[in-house]
Amino acid sequence: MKILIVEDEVGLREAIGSSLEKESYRIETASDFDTASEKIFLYEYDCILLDIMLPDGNGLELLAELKKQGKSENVIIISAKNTLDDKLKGLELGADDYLTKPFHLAELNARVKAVLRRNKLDGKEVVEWKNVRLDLNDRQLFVNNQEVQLNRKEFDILNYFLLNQQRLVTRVALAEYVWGDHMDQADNFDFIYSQIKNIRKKLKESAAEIEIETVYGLGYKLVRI
Amino acid sequence: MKILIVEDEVGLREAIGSSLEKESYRIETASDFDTASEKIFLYEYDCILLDIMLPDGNGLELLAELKKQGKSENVIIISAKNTLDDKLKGLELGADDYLTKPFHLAELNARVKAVLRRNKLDGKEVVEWKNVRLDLNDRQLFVNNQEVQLNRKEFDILNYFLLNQQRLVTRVALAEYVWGDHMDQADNFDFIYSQIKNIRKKLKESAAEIEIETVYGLGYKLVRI
DNA sequence: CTTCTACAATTAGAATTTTCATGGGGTAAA
DNA sequence: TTTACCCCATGAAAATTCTAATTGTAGAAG
Repeated sequence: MKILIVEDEVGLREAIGSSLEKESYRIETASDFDTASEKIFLYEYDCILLDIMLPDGNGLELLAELKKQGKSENVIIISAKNTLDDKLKGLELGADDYLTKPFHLAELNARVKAVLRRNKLDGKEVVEWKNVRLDLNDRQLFVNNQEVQLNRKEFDILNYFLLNQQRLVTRVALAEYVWGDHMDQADNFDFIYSQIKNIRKKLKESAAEIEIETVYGLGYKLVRI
Repeated sequence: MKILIVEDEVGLREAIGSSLEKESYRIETASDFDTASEKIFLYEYDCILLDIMLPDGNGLELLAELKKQGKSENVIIISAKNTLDDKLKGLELGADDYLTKPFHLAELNARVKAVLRRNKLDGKEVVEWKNVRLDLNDRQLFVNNQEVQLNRKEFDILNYFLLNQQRLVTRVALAEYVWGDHMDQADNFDFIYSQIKNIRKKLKESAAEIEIETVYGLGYKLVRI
């Protein structure tokens, strides 16, 4: 579940962010109109928290644009203004919910959860293959419906493999996906070796019907056993 | 799949290039307006990465031209500008996607893949002749739909032969294609002999309907059996 | 036509290099 | 503290190149 927070006030933005991160959503933030519309344009968000009062433009414009693109159902308006006027405009434009400052973070969490539940069928994001299932929401791995403990990197890597099952996965691509692209010198893949080793072990121990095959000189491939 | 990278900044250009090459696309580059429009005019590309800010002309002009020629569907705009204005212009002109610097290479890869998938029937690139099929993506050889294990050099060599089937392939050309051109002393082709031997063996063992014929004093030729 | 000669090409296997796996240890964050 | 993560040393495995002995070829000479 990916959530975008559009809020110019640093303190509030970070407070909301860390609160939602604890619920294990993935958080991105924008502090002004431009970067917000940029991000909205580029990525898919499951929920957008939108502060109406932005320094360089009115949040309602953003909402209008989202509406045009048919992406306005997941928006929760945040505003100091509590005039009925603005509220109505927001809802006319299809915002899902409306929250006035100040508010309790618990309240926000509840609304977010509600929005997500309403729009997706409880926002289940899972990837499955053979007897393994990866739950993207709470970042859990199940083999034969039995949970297998994975740590963060292991999860990310396995996730990437499942996105590219049966296809060649180069170590560079993997590194970029999991570590971000600041692989200073790309000639040291020791950490990948380590992680792969551990994932293989866990897959084997849990009797998963898939395995990570190495393609000598090129990378890896996720195949069924 | 052939991709053109139009980007004036050397570092970025090469980073993108090598990243995409690892995904086994064929890459060409242009660093300025003129060579870019030149190449676009001359060749067909499956995807064009276009930096808006070029030293000798605005990338949007290029895009406009592509639009006129009906070739604008495969363009991904790259830009430092993140103003909505430019973005909209780009999209009006039919660009397929928009990416602002800085970005993760993994992100770019994903977009490219998406564009290719949307426009062509998936990004699978294969070369076939008689009963042999070479999968350029996964670098696999199939004879009669049966996989035959090849190592890197063998694959590259066979690939080159299939690109030049029935035509003479000199050892020098082969060496340049497979080993890069720093063949210090060009009078030692022992490694080629070795590789050719192994490929021949594997082709014969798998009952391929093609074989590598030697042209005495000149090189080789791939012919049907 | 046969033989000779000077290369050209093939081959098996040895030697080397590249690539990968693994366990252990250190460090920093939780 | 524990845990996650990364680094390093070691060795194994695969790929690649090299070596040296053998065989094949074209053309000239007998």
